[in-house]
Amino acid sequence: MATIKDVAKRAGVSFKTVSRVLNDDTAVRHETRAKVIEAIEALDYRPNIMARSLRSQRTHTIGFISDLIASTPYASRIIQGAQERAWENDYLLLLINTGGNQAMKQTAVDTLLDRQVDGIIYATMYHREVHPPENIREVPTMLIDCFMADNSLPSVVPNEEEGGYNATLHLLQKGHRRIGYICDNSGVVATFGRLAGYQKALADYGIPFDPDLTCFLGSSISRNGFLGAKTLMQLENPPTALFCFNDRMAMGAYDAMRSLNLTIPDDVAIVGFDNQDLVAADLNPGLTTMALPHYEMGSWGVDHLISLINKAQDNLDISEQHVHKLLTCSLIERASA
Amino acid sequence: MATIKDVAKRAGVSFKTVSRVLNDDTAVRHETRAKVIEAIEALDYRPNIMARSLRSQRTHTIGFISDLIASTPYASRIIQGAQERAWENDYLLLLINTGGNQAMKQTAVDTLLDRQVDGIIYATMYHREVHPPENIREVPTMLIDCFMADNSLPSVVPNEEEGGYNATLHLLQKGHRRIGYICDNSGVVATFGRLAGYQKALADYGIPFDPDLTCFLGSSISRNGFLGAKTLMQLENPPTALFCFNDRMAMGAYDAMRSLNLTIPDDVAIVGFDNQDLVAADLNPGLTTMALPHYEMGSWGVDHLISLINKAQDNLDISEQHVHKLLTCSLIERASA
DNA sequence: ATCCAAATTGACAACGTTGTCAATGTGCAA
DNA sequence: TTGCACATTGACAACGTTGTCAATTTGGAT
Repeated sequence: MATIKDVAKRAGVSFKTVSRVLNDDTAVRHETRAKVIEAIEALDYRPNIMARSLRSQRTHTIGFISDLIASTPYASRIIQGAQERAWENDYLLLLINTGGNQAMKQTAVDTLLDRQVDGIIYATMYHREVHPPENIREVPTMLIDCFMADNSLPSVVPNEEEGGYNATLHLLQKGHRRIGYICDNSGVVATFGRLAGYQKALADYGIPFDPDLTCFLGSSISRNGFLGAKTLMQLENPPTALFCFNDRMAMGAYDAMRSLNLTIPDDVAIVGFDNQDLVAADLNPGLTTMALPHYEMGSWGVDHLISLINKAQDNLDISEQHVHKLLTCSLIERASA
Repeated sequence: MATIKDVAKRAGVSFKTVSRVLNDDTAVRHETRAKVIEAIEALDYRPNIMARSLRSQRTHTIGFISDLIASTPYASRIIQGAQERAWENDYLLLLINTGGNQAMKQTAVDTLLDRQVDGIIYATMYHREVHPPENIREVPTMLIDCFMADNSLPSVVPNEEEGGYNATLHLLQKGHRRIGYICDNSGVVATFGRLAGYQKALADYGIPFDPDLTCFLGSSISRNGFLGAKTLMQLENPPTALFCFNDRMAMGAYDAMRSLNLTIPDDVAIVGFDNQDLVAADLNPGLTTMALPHYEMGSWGVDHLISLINKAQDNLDISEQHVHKLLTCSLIERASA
């Protein structure tokens, strides 16, 4: 592999001049620059990033810590969004998956600090509160799809309440007035946020909240969606529409409707949440659902992180940046509502 | 951040001695080592990886190039498998997603070479032939879930034929003798491999291959599964079991059975392919399906890559290692067969 | 031709580590 | 006590780049 000195020798200049050309320093005569560029191309020279960052103290690398990369498939879009935005800014992602193990999180942060990353993304695969290792603060850090209770690290998460609001609003606008909400009771942030949005939308339409129309069941698997939907539809005065906590539960609700011989969307409208690629579109009829802004959280998070890195580089204080950004979920309209 | 010289000063030794301690060099007196270790801990010293690899020419980093990380969700398990095995061997993954763009692939390889990665993983999100940029050969490289026609780069892929064979075998063992095969005709490797396995299993049971029982339709979406299943079940002598190219098509087949008032698995058994997390388990009844060895390809690939890296380091010839490893798909038994 | 400021270029240190080799210390045999 | 082999330690170069600052060249005004 050719080095900067090889290029210098071939171009007949000092290696510092080559360095100037490489760094777009204007203080190089036009013809000198041409000679250098010729030599660079002739030797297929590429700067050694190790050596460069040893001196400049910037690695142009962002550490990406995730808990369970493969557990909720669509969430890999966070990584995609992060990687693409990083790439646009000449950064690369160094990936560590902790599998949710606490000791592993600490080691992950240590390892990334060892590698002199310029910043760290700490992402979870569903929206929740986290307690990252303290020394993560040694470099600019951004939480994605998670947050600290005291907001002492900047974070970006989906706007669950707005999502629940818009999902319900969609049903209200279609004329529905008795709308059920089927969710898990695992106590995750999303459950309550979406519930609050649901209640707010009803209130805005002057509809009193009827506790009988919401049901909380265990975890958000299709079986519980099935049970919940069945329960609600067998009420004396059943709802005409169902808002399901997520697409899996909606999938169960589809089964329930079939077992009750009810047609979607004619007898009952259904709205899900997550826009889980290979579920929502492939159900029959296609499921109308709210898409979580995974890709957007990834790219927004990296954008913000890079601005923090640049500020830190200029010795500006970044400790006061208690950003907690909420990103909008978008309605994907299909045939179920 | 403390450097090796700070540690040396505090321990009252030369920085070279500290270097020895860090590298487990035995040529250090016991008590000297103790002093050094005390100093390292007192200063919370961590070696600077940049400086280290500048000298040693090894970065302990593996570049991971993927085409469409988020398009087929379950495939993020390749990344997970790769990352975990890399981690166990003190390697980290530098991630680049090309989005299937050809120019981007070239830039990705260039960028990784610039970063002095010790090796490269080139992964695709479905099993197919690839033509990676030629200069990828400058470092040890491993293809995952893809291959070169001339096998001039080592690769690891799923054993599609064996998978098709075992899926069919499962149905045969359940007593089925008329088994349909529903697949896409997009011409991907998997289509033909699974078909070959299907035919081989039939042949092993002495059942002649009946072309009427296979149908090829467009892409592998649920709609086509629906159409295919309906067509096959309306034959004069319909099959008693269906082998579906993937879980999405199986999902469509479920719909077809419902529309024909047929019960799964009593009237017809169904086996899918992919074990797509949030589909297969959540269907009703649960879908029996073949799981692709994504995680295993990731970890096997990294394992093999690291052995190549070590050989290259010792200047052993690795160009002759035309490995093309086939990994077994495993049957996930649920209720549909 | 001469001078001066600005433009251009180069010499050398520095980044934090490892590699090489020489210098010093140690313990045991003579 | 001396000598020698071996263990231990240190001085210094090297890795390939950027940063600092001084040296040299250039071009225009005199």
